[in-house]
Amino acid sequence: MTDPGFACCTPVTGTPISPEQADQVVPLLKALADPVRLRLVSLIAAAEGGEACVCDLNDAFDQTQATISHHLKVLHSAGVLDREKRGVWVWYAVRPEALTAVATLFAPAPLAGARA
Amino acid sequence: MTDPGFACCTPVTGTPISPEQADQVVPLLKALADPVRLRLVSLIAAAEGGEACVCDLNDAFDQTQATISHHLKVLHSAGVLDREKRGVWVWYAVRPEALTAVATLFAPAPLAGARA
DNA sequence: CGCATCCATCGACGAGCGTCGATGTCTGAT
DNA sequence: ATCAGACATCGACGCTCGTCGATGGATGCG
Repeated sequence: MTDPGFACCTPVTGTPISPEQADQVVPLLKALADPVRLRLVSLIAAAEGGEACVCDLNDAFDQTQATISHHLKVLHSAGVLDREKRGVWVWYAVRPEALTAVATLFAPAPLAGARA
Repeated sequence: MTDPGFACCTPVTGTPISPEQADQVVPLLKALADPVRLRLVSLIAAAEGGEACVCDLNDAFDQTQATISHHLKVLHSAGVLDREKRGVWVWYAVRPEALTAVATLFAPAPLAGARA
């Protein structure tokens, strides 16, 4: 997984999406549809250089280290986060394409006219 | 519910969102993070006038009428869909603000500079 | 070597979700 | 009044998900 190719650039408005397209994007939405994971993404995206160490992330939540690790795994599997090991520490970084894909999905329709 | 006021216009990038903000937006994301519901939204948004009759929607899915009705209720409760009864039929319409809120959430950061 | 730290994985539990068949509630026509 | 159709609601089922404690590598230090 962690495939960079999302069901990119097909606004949900304008043209009805196919069941296949839906099944392709939904995992990405499911990954983001959790308060802890959404905060994780936000924390990492807003951090220096768009990346953060797990050691720092753990302190920002009340949940167990195991739970945070689980959520990071979910986000990584969905292609939202990149994972890089540096010595003892692990750093996660946000994939902008993932967030952009969602933003594009729900962006206002292209106003029609460019579509054949 | 069906409150029009979403946790609007606060990109997840740039500044880390608060737990309260997360809890506020997550229901909206959860509502959209289902293949059937996503297709429902897309079908309605892409229909004539941005609205569609339940009778037509039922035919577009393999699921039971009860299931479709349930999903429509979820979307309505999340503030994604508006509901209007016309005689025997019920019409649902998409609330553009709901989709825009999500699009804004995951839009690229304001490029920094406007932030204090 | 032994040991401490960081992180992932495992197994288990309870809660929530998607789905269904059956039933209820309206509306409009006969 | 009776009936048929359009949606909503109810109760139940299985499955997934979020969470935890405990355990298992991996890395670096003394």
